Amino acid sequence: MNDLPENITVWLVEDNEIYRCGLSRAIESADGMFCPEAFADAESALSAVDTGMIPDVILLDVGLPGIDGLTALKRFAKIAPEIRIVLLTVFNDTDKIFKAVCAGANGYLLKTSSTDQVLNAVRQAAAGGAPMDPQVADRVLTLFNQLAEAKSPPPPDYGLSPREKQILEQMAQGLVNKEIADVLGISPHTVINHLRSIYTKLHVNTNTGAVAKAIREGLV
Amino acid sequence: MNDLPENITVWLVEDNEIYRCGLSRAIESADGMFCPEAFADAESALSAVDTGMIPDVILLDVGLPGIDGLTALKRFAKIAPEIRIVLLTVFNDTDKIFKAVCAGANGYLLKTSSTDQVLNAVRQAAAGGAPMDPQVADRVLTLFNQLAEAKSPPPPDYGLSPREKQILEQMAQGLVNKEIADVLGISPHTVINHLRSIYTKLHVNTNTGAVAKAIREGLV
DNA sequence: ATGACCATGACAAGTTCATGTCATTGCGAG
DNA sequence: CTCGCAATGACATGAACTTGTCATGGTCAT
Repeated sequence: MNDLPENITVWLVEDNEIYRCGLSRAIESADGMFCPEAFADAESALSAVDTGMIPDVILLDVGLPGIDGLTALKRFAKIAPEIRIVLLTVFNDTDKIFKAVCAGANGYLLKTSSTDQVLNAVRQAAAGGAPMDPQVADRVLTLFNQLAEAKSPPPPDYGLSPREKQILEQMAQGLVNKEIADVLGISPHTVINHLRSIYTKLHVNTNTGAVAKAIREGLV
Repeated sequence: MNDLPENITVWLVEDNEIYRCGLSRAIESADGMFCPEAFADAESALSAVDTGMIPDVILLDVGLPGIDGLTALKRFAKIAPEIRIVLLTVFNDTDKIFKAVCAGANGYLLKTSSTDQVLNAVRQAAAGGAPMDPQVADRVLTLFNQLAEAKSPPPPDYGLSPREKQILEQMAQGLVNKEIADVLGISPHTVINHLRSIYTKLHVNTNTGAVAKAIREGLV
């Protein structure tokens, strides 16, 4: 990560001419960065990258005509993953943020940001950081939590006894009743009896059904 | 979210006296916020919250003696989830960041931040945003990607034919062979024959084993 | 067009499972 | 102390599953 980034090459991809020109000028007049290209659509920016030109940072509008920003983001990331891509948007929509982050965005600014904020963001992005509007960051953190929790949802309680859970576990390993009996040191008959209770409690009536439910709901 | 937050109550929890006093003074002299409490350890801050005092924002050091910052964070979140908690740390460690975000941090600053940055972070946190150091944000985004991808790992290819996958799917729904035959409009014998191939390809020899493997590995 | 592969169908023998019914032991709550 | 419940064990019957072996028709590539 460059501590003192200088001559950062910045591209703009933004359909609004006024915003594009204003931002371009701001970048040009800022120290340590310049803006040799400013595209009005993703297609031209993508072809420019295809010809081998690679900027350090791309400020990418999400709401573009033609290829939209998120799609463009994925393509950029595929062609030249070393480019730092900061999204610019007026939206503050959780779903869009989620998709953007999944697509590999390196930053997320709102268009309401001040010029200084944008310039700082460019510097941070070029230095390997991910500039994020605090509003957006809050959403990302919330999503992160949900995602982390979704990985281990508290298993529903069917009132299975400990013994029944053991049986279920073994069955989910692919063992047949007799093997389960051996592993647990009990009679096959008893295994069957426990299975009855399990089937009743899980509202299924086949071994496959029980295993499917057990695994899908995280009981084992 | 308050657009113009004023009189933001900020608590400090930080063991280093010099840093604590300096930060406290900076907050006090800033507009729109004050710092009525500055604790040297998490225990006293937690007991203060227990008595019903609730700040808007807590600046929480991660490396505390006694109860460490992350543990304290979880307790604060449990007692008074409306408190915005911004972590302060010298470390920039991916694992720590992951744990912090999972614990519900509302922001993450490095101690190398300037006074202005900290004060801004406080304002942003109070306004519902999540101030994050760009270095940290970059880690979080990377983690986010890994997490999102981990949720849908490409299922291993056992060379199952489309028909075999259908059979497997139905079986994982808990259907018995005859029902599967009816659903797919084929003979039970054919179902059995497909199951043979499935068992062979999946290296199992029971229906439960096949279902378990199918579900666990995301084949269905 | 010949072989490889998939999907289909079948029969038989042996194994395993589901279900109904019953009984014993031990433990904790009322 | 008695009742309920979990855990254990059993028998019998019918249903479902596994495995071995065989066969037909279609598609696709060499």
